[in-house]
Amino acid sequence: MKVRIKDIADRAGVSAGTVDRVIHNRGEVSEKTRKRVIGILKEQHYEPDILARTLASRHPLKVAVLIPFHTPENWFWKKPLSGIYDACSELNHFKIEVREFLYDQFAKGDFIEKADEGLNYLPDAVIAAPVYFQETTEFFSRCSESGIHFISVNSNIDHPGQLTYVGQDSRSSGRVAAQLIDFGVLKDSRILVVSIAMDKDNYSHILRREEGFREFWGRNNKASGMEIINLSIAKDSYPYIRRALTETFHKYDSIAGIFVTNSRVYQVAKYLQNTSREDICLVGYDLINPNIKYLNSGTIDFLISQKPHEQGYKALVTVFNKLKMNKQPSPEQLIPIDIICKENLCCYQV
Amino acid sequence: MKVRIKDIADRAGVSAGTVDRVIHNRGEVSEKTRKRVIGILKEQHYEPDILARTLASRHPLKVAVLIPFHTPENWFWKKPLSGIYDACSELNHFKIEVREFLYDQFAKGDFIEKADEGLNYLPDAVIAAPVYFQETTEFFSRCSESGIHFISVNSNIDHPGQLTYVGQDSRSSGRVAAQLIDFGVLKDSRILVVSIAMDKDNYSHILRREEGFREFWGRNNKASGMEIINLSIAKDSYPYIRRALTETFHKYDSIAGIFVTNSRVYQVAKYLQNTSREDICLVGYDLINPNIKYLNSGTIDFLISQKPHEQGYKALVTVFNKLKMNKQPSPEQLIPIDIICKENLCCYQV
DNA sequence: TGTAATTTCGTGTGCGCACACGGCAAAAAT
DNA sequence: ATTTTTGCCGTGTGCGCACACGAAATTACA
Repeated sequence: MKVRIKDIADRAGVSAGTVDRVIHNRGEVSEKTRKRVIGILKEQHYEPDILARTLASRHPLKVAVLIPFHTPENWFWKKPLSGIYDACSELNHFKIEVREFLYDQFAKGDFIEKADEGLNYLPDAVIAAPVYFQETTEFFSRCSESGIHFISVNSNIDHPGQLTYVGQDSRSSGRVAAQLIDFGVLKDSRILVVSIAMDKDNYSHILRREEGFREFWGRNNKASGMEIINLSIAKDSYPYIRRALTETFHKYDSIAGIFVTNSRVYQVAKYLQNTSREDICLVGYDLINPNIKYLNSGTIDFLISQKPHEQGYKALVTVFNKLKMNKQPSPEQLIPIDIICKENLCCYQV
Repeated sequence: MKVRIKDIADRAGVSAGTVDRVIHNRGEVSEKTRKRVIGILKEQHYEPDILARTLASRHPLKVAVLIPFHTPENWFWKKPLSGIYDACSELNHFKIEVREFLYDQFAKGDFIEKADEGLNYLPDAVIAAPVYFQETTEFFSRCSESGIHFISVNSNIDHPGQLTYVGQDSRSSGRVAAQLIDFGVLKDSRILVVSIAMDKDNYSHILRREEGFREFWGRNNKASGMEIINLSIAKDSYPYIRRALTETFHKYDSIAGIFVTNSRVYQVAKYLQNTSREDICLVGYDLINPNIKYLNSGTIDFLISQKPHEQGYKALVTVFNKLKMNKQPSPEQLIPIDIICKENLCCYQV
């Protein structure tokens, strides 16, 4: 049934050690027998036994994690990390070693420094969040040269040789938001798109969310008559936001729906609650506590989750599958766009 | 770092064989040394190495699957099965043996017969879908006596000693449907709840979905003024359904939303399309092809997925975690209630 | 032709565990 | 007092693989 190294060796008329050397490209095998062994390996569909392999192997699988660190103010990158660790403890038995190289997402120099440290660690694979496009590209190139596998999470750089990308299709998520609002408002309504203090690591996401949001009516319903108004708010402080919203409501009456392109939707919810405008459809991103509060109170109608935890989890599992199981992942692993409302919230809270 | 049997043996002043006998309750150990070894095992937090264990063990982990078989007309039970096999091939290396015992969900006698066969197989664990309450209860009791672990999927019997239940919270899913329709219609609207040809294995689900649906307004919004009308259609044939719907629309004008409590929502969609009533909010269950068609055409607004594939998948993973990894699962594993619309459909299709 | 250097290969050990077998004592039977 | 039984325990082997070591075969060189 199962083909072992010994079986291959017998058929090739050599010893197990020779087959082993062929499998690991460790040299010290004549070209002639190498060809022969390789032929038999393929012919017999040899698959190494992972259990025996990791049991016998002394070296762990080293994975470097190169993402921004999180702070009390910027919680975002906490979840991918815990997702990685959760996956790690599930795969614990397989000798996986995770090492963090967390950088300041607002300091390019720090990224470069931490990237260097990551390479010096001599990992087998790198999980990286590409905040700095140019620098990450260079970093991935260096990985490629050193034979280090690399995968990008959250936003895609699509470097050649990249193992996979794990993240959300932001454009689709924008379309989902549009469909939700379209469903909730009457025809010929005014809809507001609010972008608040776009943070560095989500900048391209936000643009694509907006694109998707517009695309929904552009494609499906040119004559829908929806009027879409843009509002960009530079600072994430409530007084600032309140002023901007007040101005906008003054300028445009009868706004029926609001789409907030990032997690700051709770600020808008606060404003709507304070001004008794809870009937306005409100859709935004991310299951963070202030958002959940307004989801439960009914001010926020829907939240779209980026599932950061799952992103980290899937990233590590992918590394494991590739390097231990020799399973090639699909080039893109798009996280499902979950629609969260008050009534299904409970099943998504971990 | 890692504690091995040998380490325990050294500390206890015995040989590895003795420790092994203690671990596996294989007897032939004096009570005195048994106590001592057990003490050291706990003190040192001994955790067996799964890799070495399965490598050395000759016996596979035997899992019996006792669910209804699927037919071209009744596709439902196909997906849990493939979910189980997907999990199995992922855990392939750990010597897991899955054996199907598929019964006719409309023949109680067949269930009893297949249940017997399942027990004769002498499995380590059973994954069962409890269609017949009384008979499944007896079956689970027999499992309990024989030391066979058992878990129920899709609908919960909550037998004492049950490893876990994997399935959806039907009541919550009804509330989700209610919230969606509430979001899409105006205040003081008429809403129709349609139940079509309730099949045996989903009967209790359907009742609880209805309960949840009503509960939404009962709790949140007593003065909402929504009028909810019930329509039960006994036969799943389009002419029959058409007649019933025509009568209802004749009796009640201005119906704004329809909730179909099972996967037959496509039949209602067909009717709405034929009678140019696509503007009515339509929500139903399950990602089957006819439903997907109407979701894409816009007649169905939302589908709620039972995620049958994931149910099977999780069930087998749970068995594995318990029996191989010795990890106790939570007593209930509720599948998230995913809201599927046209724009996020693609990420959920596997 | 003989010796050294190099290539090529086989053997052995260990990873941590399961399990069979056999040994050695004390207890029981004769 | 001797066999026989029984309880209790240690040892050894194998699971499939990685890797070190050393042996044999080949080549290079004097």
